[in-house]
Amino acid sequence: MFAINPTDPAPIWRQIEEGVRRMIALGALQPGASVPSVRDLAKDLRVNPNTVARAYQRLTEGGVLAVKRGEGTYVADVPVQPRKNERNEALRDAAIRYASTAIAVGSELEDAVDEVESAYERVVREHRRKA
Amino acid sequence: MFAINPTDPAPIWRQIEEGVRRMIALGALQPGASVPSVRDLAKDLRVNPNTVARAYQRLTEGGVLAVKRGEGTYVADVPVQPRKNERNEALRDAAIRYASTAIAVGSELEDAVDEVESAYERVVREHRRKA
DNA sequence: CTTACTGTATTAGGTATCTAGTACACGTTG
DNA sequence: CAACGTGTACTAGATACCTAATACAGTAAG
Repeated sequence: MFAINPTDPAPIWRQIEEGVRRMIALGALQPGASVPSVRDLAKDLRVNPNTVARAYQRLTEGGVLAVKRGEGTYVADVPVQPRKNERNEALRDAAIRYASTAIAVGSELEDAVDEVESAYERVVREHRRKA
Repeated sequence: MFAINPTDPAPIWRQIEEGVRRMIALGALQPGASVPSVRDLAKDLRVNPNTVARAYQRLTEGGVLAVKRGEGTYVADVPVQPRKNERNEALRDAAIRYASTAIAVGSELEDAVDEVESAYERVVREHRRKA
């Protein structure tokens, strides 16, 4: 599926939420496909089931996942993507954080851009491999 | 000086630490220059003095700042920049995080890169303005 | 010396997060 | 029917971080 980064200050449930969104965006999870059960994914990620449940719950509220009670959780038939405004806002926020750390460690813009391109391709490839 | 982002999951002391490193990297803080006192910066950032003290302490241990006890804190005569290895590692880590969120919100690589270039210039300009 | 300002240290409390354990309602499968 | 696997809910504990309030040692300026 994907990995959890313990050194990432972001809450684990948010990392899971973003990970699922990422796999859907890349097509590794198709609409209607079933996602691992709360307990299975928790065991896989070495994480508490409650933490996974929280992520699934948020994704369900957001229309990304659909729950069939007693049966399982599935990718929604029409998974909701963030609106253009929200998307741009989130992206710009992340970009500022990235640029800030790049400058803080003394990197030039070119290096920062190269590193992003490389990382982007790597993440895509990693997900394709497990699709 | 710079701003604290309460929505950023990163601890405040780390944001301060990075902010100081950023200003030094951009030349807004020259070697030997004095940095605001713990209490002043805390008041400016609307933050507890202990939090600023923690950031200053880490920067001092890292050789970025130098303390003259009872007098104040100054930028070290030869501010230490992260080694190439550490720099690349930190940058790559940040790049992965950024690329991951970019993909999660459904952005293409080109958009992600554009946003980084824009953010980089904006951060530089912002610091130059206050130098 | 007295006052005021430095950085530093200590203690306490509040909040958010993660973990752990248990329980319940629902659906499928035997 | 019984057994099992779903998501969900609840309580309790541990940890990390931020805040708050003091106190102390060193330096500079009056």
